[in-house]
Amino acid sequence: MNIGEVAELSQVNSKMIRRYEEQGIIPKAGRSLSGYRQYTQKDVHVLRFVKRSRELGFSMKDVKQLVSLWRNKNRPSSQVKSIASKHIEELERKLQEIQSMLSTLKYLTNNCHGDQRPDCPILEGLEFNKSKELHL
Amino acid sequence: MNIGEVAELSQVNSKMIRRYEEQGIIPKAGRSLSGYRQYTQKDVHVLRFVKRSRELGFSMKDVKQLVSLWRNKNRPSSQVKSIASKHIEELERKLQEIQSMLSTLKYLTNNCHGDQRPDCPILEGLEFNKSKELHL
DNA sequence: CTTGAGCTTCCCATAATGGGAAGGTTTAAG
DNA sequence: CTTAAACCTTCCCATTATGGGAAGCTCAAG
Repeated sequence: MNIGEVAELSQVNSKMIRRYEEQGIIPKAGRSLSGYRQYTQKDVHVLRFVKRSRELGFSMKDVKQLVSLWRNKNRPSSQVKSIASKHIEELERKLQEIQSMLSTLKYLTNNCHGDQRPDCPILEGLEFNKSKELHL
Repeated sequence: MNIGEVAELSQVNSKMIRRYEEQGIIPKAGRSLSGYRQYTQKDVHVLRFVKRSRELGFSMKDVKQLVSLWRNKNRPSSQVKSIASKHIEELERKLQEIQSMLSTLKYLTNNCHGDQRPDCPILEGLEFNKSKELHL
């Protein structure tokens, strides 16, 4: 099948399919006589794996390794787990960061009248570095 | 003072100070005879405001508006609050996304032996779209 | 044969940060 | 006075992941 069909089936945009091929995340597709990329159901399978990995927030670098491990039937699961664990740590770091931002922002926003008057705790909070106080 | 000193005082990299000037987030600095940018304590103040805003995750577009409102002593606080509220919504969206990823990833990772054996629930989870089941 | 849909490659844009080059300036030391 | 270090200038490039759009070729149907 052509790239359009595989894009539809895998729910991965054809632009992205080409890019993944460039980056060596998926194998280079065969070509028809006229140069069209040719795919099989197997490629759909791989692309779904890639898509799911991206949905879980793995970087392309990670996805590349994951696909490679997925295909290697002799992989040690420790390697997979290591990648996932690092990713979890990274996500937890981001989570904390966002929670911290939210905590400050909500505090400031709750105290802002939000009317015609110019006085605004949000701007004051941005002006002075009160973040530490806010979190006490 | 020169850009290096103001960078030190504001904790904003000089590369970034120039970029912020380009983007109209901070006013164009005056120049010395030889073309060096010249700053005052006031500029440090603005840059700290920018930095703090970035630390709270506001986009440069938002920061530009916030700086503008900050300088306009007749601003309605409603405009500031509106920007902050939208940002809070966006952060909450991201928070949910990350929490959802983490929930799935932790489940998969907890069930992975992480040893020499090749069988791996993480890879299986990426292969089949089990996310919905996982969240039940 | 023409037309439209689908494919190809190549360039550009996004958002924010920063590295590095090539070259001018200032300052301090010799 | 000269020289070298440290600092400044602008300009280009890289990052991460995704996608828009152009120019041109191909395929299928009328």
